[in-house]
Amino acid sequence: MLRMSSLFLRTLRDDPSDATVASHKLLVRAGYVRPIAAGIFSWLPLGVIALRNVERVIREEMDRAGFQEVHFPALLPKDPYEKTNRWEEYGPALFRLQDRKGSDYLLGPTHEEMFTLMVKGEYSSYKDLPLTIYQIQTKYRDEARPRSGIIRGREFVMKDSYSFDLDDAGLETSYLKHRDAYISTFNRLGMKFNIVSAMSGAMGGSKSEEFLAPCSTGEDTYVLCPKCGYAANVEAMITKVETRDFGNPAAMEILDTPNTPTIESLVEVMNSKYNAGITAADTLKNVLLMADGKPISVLVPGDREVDLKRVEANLAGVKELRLFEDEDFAKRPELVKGYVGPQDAKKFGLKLYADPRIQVGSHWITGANQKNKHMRYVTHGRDFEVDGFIEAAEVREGDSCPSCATPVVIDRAIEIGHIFQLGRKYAEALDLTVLDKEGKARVVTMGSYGIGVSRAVAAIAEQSHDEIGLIWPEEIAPAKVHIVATGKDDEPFAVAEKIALELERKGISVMFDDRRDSSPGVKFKDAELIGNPYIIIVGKGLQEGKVEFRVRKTGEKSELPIGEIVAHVMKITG
RNA sequence: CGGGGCGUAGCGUAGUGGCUAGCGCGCCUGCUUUGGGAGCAGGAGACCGUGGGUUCGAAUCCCUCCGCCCCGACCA
Repeated sequence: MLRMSSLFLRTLRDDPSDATVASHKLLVRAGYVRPIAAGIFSWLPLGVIALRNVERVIREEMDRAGFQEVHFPALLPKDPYEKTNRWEEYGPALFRLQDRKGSDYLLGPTHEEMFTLMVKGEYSSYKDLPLTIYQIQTKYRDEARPRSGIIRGREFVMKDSYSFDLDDAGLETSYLKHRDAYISTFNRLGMKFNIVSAMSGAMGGSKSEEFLAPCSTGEDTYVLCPKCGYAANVEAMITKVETRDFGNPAAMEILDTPNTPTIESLVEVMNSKYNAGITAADTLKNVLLMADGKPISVLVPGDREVDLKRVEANLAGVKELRLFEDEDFAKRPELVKGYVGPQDAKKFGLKLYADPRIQVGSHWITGANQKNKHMRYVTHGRDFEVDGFIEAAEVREGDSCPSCATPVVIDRAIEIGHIFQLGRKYAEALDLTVLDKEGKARVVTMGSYGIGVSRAVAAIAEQSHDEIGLIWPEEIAPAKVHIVATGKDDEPFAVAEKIALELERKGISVMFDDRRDSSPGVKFKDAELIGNPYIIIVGKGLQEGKVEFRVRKTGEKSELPIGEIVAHVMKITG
């Protein structure tokens, strides 16, 4: 039983000044966590209980699925990460350190290498597969900018699992098993979530889905189809293009368009000077980018911006992508800023990538590669060819769902889980093979599955709170029932204690506010702030032999005879 | 890393060149109070982020460094 009279807890009346999101404010105010450094927190007793509860649910679901728990060090030698090239690739986000001998170490940001090596060390036969193992571990990433309190920290608790299979079919099965386990996990955690298709990002690999907890303060943007349920991270959203017959456009024609370096000014001149009756969507925007030091041009309709994240996610193998800057233009005088067109790309030795909306046969008004001049009827397939189609344009609310063409909605969310089919990248790099039936060595294929554990605590807080405090789901709350005794006589405290003990005997966790020197107001405020799902108040109702029962989430109140309260709680908590 | 903001007691803050750095919450002591962050009285707690400079005098002005937050770049 958590007794408030001795609980190591101090709630705060004011929000901490440096917190902006609800989870951060409330977790600090209610005494769950305390800040230590940017993106680094200490957990107080209530926080530890909530965190352990999340871990417990995850463990139970992992174990139920037949996965086995292991544990790695957080402090790791450099060598395995050199073999997979991540010592370099991970860049400045990797916490690096040296021991007294000057050997390089790192604080694990993720443990693919260690899992792979562990399996390599123990197993060598196809008969040992499939296998899925997991750990719950503190991870370290030196984020460029930690933010939003617990949501994006530099130290955080993560559950990560890895599956090992002989072939792709096995991987698919392991993947789906994990997917199911995640669905039950997040359901038990009382979270609202969407499963969206995603890019696998820096880890490499192919098929990938994210579990997103919708929430206005989330930092991920995703699209959702209200009709068919299609959901995707904006980076992974597939453009739906209706095929059209563009007829036979006239030959390219060069036009004088003075002072039209922007789409807006171009549309204005085209309409006033040439009476063209066009909109920005009829123009072709040529956005010049530097991809790993090489210039490329990305084509999107003039009414859309290029989404660099989408481009990067869809351009295989590119590590660094940035917009052209003035000095880049200075080095390539043939590329006239504001007047670039695709028709001379071959001559300029420029790679062209087109958004799917730039269909073959479509014709456009675009730059003439001369200052103050544009061209029209510039036709894809006739006047220029592209090196490939990529998802490049920004996604907008109302864009067509790729599977059913319904206008999609856009929402924000916190990423709480990510599952993906890693494939053989790490197994190859670290030479993880098993012998197959024929006695031949085969590289194992892997899946990788993560849940942000500490982040989930914050995400739940984000999704479930009100103006006065936290509202925990039963599985996560520090206690299921919060009992408040009020008054200066001993009686309410004795009655409350009796109820508390009886509930505990029945397996219901209890937080008991047995403080004799606090006023009722303080106790009520604290109970609401701390956010346990049910509150029992033992006080003035005693005269009629009653106690008050409240549901934190709904605010619903009822008076019950003392003798019935335990049964009532048992009924409600199921 | 670029842009912006901010560092005064455990928390929230006032103080922009001049007396002993003020207030609220919290904390301690006593009395009163006990169904919505109680009242009265007394008290403890601050090298005003750090180092340097300007000045008769610096929390206050200038510079350095450190730290924190926000936007962006980046990232589960």
